[in-house]
Amino acid sequence: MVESNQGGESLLFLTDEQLRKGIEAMFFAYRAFTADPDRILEGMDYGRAHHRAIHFIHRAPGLTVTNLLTILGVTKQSLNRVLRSLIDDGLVEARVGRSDKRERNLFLTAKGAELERALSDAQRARMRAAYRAAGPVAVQGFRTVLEAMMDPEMRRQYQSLREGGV
Amino acid sequence: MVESNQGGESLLFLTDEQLRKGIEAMFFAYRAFTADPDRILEGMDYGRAHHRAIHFIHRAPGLTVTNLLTILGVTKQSLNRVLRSLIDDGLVEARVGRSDKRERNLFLTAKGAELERALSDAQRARMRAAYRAAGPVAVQGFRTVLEAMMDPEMRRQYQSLREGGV
DNA sequence: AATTTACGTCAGCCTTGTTGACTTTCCAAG
DNA sequence: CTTGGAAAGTCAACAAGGCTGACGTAAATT
Repeated sequence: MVESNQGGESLLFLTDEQLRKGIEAMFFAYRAFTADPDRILEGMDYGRAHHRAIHFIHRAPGLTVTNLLTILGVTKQSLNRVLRSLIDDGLVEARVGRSDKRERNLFLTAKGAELERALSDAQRARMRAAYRAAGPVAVQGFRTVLEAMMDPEMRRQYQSLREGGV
Repeated sequence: MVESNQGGESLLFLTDEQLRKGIEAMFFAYRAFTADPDRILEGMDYGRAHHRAIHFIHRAPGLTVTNLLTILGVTKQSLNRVLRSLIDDGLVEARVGRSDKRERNLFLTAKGAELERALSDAQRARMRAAYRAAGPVAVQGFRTVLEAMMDPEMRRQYQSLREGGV
């Protein structure tokens, strides 16, 4: 181990094999990560795209369509299809913007919040189990590496997502 | 810090907020993780599915179609479409099994290996940069948490993927 | 008044997943 | 040696969820 070089900035020796292991870990873990919500969604008319929309509307209530577009990194048309079905089914409410009436502020309805809870309960359960099994030091490292993997703009978005809505 | 409780088995206190941050980190990081290969693939007739097939054939040369099916977790028909185009284009060779002639052992051709290298170079570069920035302790934690997130069967697969082919 | 922005929508396309049905090949057990 | 069943391949049809391009409307901005 290279424990002596704490920062790991210069002398960290990384073989292709080590990196490949990391790549495959991402692949398999992401599959597991999405498996539980996918299971809940299948049978409903919804899919992973609906889950993502619901997640971020819950996360930042009142965010605009353009906000959500940027976060999800998809086209307006693609998001619209998803959003429309959620609005039609009464899971999401789109209120006309208070200051700028062109904007639509998105909120979950009670029904939407209910589905959100079911989905995120499942996903959190897995995450919690993994965190518990791995321990706090590992969790810190997990978050650090994931963050380091993001593009700067994405990382900024990820970090600033706390202020959120309206 | 909860350094005192090394294993983190029982006393680890995890708020929904912490877990949500982890969930979002996975979402954003995975996008970044696939962005580079996706960029290379766009323009060619290939997509992420081709990349995955190429990756695991490179990883375990000589693996059978059924092996690959299990690893990727898709249907035979779905994989076949991808595999056929790779074979037709001369990136993958499917040799009739030596002992069991029903089986096809899959190998990359020189041309296939070349694309594999381009794709994994890009992906490894990002992974390497993230690892370097995060440091060895974080990397260890990253791998530990990802592994803990997998289902037992998947984890077994992930770990035993070293023996691989033929 | 003209332009730009935010949003919605129609139409069409692609990739990648799915099911179901069917054939061929071929190993292995009866 | 025959036959049952596994492994593989293929056809057809479909769905989700990406994409582009074009167009319309309302509201804000210049």
